[in-house]
Amino acid sequence: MRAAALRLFARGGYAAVSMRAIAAEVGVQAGALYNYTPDKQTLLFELMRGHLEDLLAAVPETAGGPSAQLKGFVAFHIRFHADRPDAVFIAYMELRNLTPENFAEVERLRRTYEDRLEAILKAGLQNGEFSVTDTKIVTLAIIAMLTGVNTWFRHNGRLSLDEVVTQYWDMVRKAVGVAS
Amino acid sequence: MRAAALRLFARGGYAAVSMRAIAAEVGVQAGALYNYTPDKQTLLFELMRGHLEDLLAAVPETAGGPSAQLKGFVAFHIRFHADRPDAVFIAYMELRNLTPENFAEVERLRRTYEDRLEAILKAGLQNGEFSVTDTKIVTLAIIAMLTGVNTWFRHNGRLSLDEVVTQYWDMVRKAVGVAS
DNA sequence: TTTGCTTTTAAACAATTGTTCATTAATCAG
DNA sequence: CTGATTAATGAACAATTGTTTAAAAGCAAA
Repeated sequence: MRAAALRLFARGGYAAVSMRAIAAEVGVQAGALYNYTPDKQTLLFELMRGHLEDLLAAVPETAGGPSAQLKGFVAFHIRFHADRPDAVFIAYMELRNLTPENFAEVERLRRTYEDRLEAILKAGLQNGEFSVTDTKIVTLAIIAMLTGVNTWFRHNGRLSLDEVVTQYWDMVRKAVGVAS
Repeated sequence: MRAAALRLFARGGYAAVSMRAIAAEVGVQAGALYNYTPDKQTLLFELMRGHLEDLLAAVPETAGGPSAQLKGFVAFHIRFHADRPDAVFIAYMELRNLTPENFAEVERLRRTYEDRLEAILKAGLQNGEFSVTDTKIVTLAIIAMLTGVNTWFRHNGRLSLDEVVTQYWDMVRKAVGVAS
């Protein structure tokens, strides 16, 4: 059910996808879904929370200095997101369909992830390896840039993931002032 | 009506906002809206097309070399988008609610805008002012990064638009290899 | 005020929504 | 096989959806 809902929500949007449509995708009647979720809202919330918890569990605690950590973060982010485009899409496209409490929880998880990147930037700033003026802005700029890959990247496209990672690391590296 | 629809679509999403809700915001009955739009889909499409046409009409043909043009583009993009968050939000959040023909038209307009940036990058590459390996990727990366400002920027926030523009220009400048 | 035109209303329409529930079917332990 | 538990069905529910339409209201020109 989760898989079907994820796919359909990503394709059509939470509000436009009915419980009956999800049930049909599973091959079951609508009523049966309520054995697995109390309601549609919870189904959406758990997809988003699950995705963000997976993300937080997977983000590496790379060893080494800030530059190596940043490089690891860039590669991880691009690869992790490229592997689950539907979940990524939902997790920041359907925020407005969450109840206030559910929204707050999702926001908390997202900020936790952002803090991981900002910690690297702060370390590199203290360290002298990076040259940035505002770690918060650079954090958000990098994440927006990296997540943007999902809007155009296709596994059968012109570029391999390796090449994409290389190019984005090059941009990030230069943006924070690290020589090659 | 457009203004009401824009605001409500941005807040709740196209599918979740009823014609009756838009009518109520205008202070009128639902049927009256059909004197101004043939249907809900066209209303959405015209909001998106209008926004993108405004964007294309406003993007500057800055004089000067590629570096100056790029700086002008960055400043323009951030300011233009910060001024109309609802339209920006809708224009890439509701793409999936467009009919195929309407989607194609919106995509065409968006690509036209992207091409403006890529032309600057190509000129700077030919010129030797920029050092990038793939202008297409850098184009998309820059636009994603700049548009991301809209997710956090508030006019009453910690930073002024001037400061935001300065900081993003600094990142873009370094990413394409231009000395300060 | 009367005429003619445009706009708005209020009701109606068939379809669809999320969710519930009694009944039926499937599964499984002993 | 028996009995008990779990899961799925199919119908029902009140509410809401986009859209249409006949009637009412509003309004400018004569």
